[in-house]
Amino acid sequence: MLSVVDIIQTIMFQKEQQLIEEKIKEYCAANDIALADLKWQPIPFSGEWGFATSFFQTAANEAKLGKGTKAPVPQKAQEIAGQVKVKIGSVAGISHIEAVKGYLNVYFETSDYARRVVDEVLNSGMDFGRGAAKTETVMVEYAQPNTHHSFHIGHARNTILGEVLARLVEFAGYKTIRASYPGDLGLGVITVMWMYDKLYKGQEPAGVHERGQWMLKIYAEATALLEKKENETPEQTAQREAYEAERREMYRKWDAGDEYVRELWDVTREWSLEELREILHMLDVKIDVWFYESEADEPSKAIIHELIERNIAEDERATGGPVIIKIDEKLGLTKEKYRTAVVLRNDGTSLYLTKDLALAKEKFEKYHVDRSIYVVDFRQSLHFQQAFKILELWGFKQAGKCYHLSYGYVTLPEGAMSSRRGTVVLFKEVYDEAIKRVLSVEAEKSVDIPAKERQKIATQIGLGALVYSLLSVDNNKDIVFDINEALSFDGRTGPYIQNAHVRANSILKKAGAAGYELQVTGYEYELTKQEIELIEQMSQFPQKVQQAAEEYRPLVMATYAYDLANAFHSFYHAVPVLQTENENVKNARLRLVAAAKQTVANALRLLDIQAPDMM
RNA sequence: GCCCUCGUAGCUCAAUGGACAGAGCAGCAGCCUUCUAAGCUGUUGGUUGGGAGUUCGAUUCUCUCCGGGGGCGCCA
Repeated sequence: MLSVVDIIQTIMFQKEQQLIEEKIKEYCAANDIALADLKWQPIPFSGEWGFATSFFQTAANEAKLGKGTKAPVPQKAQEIAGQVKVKIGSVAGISHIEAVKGYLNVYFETSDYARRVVDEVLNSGMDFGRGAAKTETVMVEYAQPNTHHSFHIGHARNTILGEVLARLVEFAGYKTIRASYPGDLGLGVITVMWMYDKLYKGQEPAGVHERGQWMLKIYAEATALLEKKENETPEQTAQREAYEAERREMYRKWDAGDEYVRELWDVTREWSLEELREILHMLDVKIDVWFYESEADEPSKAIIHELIERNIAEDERATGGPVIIKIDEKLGLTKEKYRTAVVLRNDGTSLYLTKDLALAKEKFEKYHVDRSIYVVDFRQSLHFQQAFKILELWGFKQAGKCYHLSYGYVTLPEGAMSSRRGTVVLFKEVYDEAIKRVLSVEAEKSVDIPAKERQKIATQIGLGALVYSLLSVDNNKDIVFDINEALSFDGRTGPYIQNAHVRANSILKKAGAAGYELQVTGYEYELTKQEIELIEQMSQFPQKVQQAAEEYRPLVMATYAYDLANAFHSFYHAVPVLQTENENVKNARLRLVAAAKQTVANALRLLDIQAPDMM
């Protein structure tokens, strides 16, 4: 992984850094100092830019060898830094060098650095920050809701995390494949079909989302009928058991390929998939490959035979048991860690794990995936640990590059969401509410937005708020969903970042109207601290892309986008652009604003948030 | 019993070996005849759950204890 300094050097100060490194080594060799590896880092913001290294390790080495003065390590480090500073003297392109608290700080020529960063952003445009093309193919699997329910806010977290990760990985330079895996099979699915067939056959609300929400109600109703109650009368018990028998019978018929039940399944399944496709469209998500649980079923059974033959799995069906894999035993572990996994039921039907094995095989063999990322909630950690270990035992070398991006649940203040009980917050409800709230703010604040643009911009801002609120928490943490927090437009939010883009655009638009054109120019004047901080933030973008992609952490980009927007808002407030008298300064600042707008736009794009020109 | 995960300001969260632990919200004090105030500036607030260890240096790594959440052979 590249460090901040690597990136800065890649674009800008490679030569200077190498030269200084050589001088440090020379000095230490000449004076018999046990120099530790030189690790460069950025200087914490001080109004100038540069890179730094510390001499603590070197000082500690010296102390262990009993050399030099007996001063404490920090003091010794400072002494060495001071001596090195003197030895290096002056370097072309470097404004000055300081020895501070055991660190050697090397500062760049400010005007030079500013020009290099702004030129780099404007020359690259939409591609500013894009990583060099890499040879590996990465597949990101996300958006795996069950069909026959409706899409709730928890599914939204999953989908947004997956999509943003895919965008990051792609922009970092990997060939990227987006995969969805809807669960269109199982008892939950059958339960809805049973209730629908029994009570609602022939009915169907108009509207894709209404229909999805209607199915969720049917599911909750069915669950209530099938649930054992306290103090049931004998009649009630008999009724419930009769219902249960009907449901089981429908499941059996589905399995046997009964024409009526399959037709029922096709129709209702398509209703859900239509809603899913509609929501993915709203979120600007374009899935490349659709896997369906129902299609993984058959191939998965065949795999188990191979695993049994190769002595990886053990068939206990003769004695009434299932087919199992004793993972810990195969790995020679004495403590239980991966445990024993069941890979085929006694009756020969497949399980969740069975299907995931078949799916992985297809990903590796048909799609030539080198790295495989699964965006699935944290409750399935053991499942994936088992799946990856089995793939390893099976001989897939890609198993080592399978990664479970586990994330916490979205819960409500009153507790967990439950589709069974119908106590969920639907994505569509929040989406509608978001737009409503933005429209009411627009009515008050954005009188100059044309009526026909309002709805579109409200959608962009509303979604921006929601998406950012789901991305700005590290994935391993649960989110207690509070709609007022999720749809806040103040402070550390999506709209705050979008507003930076709008403000930059507003200046450029005015400049254009006044006849100004962007011209290549230098930064020879005395930069304000706000300009320096803004340029500093922009220069970090390429490195943040790589970090977020390599660590599989959308949060890194979410945090960065806020810091960047924050730097722009401070700049906007403190530094005049169009009001500047000096033409050279005005040109330089206009270029800076254009570069900032571009960087904000690129960051927002990676976060799956739209960048409006006005709001 | 075993495994995973979390514990940081009143609240919601950042920071994974380095310079005074940072933001937002809430609170307090200011800033709109000036490129959009969905904004900016200042300020209050911390024994990073407790203890021990490794290290020149620990919110970060190790051990232990306390507290919350999750998981553990035929649900997905």
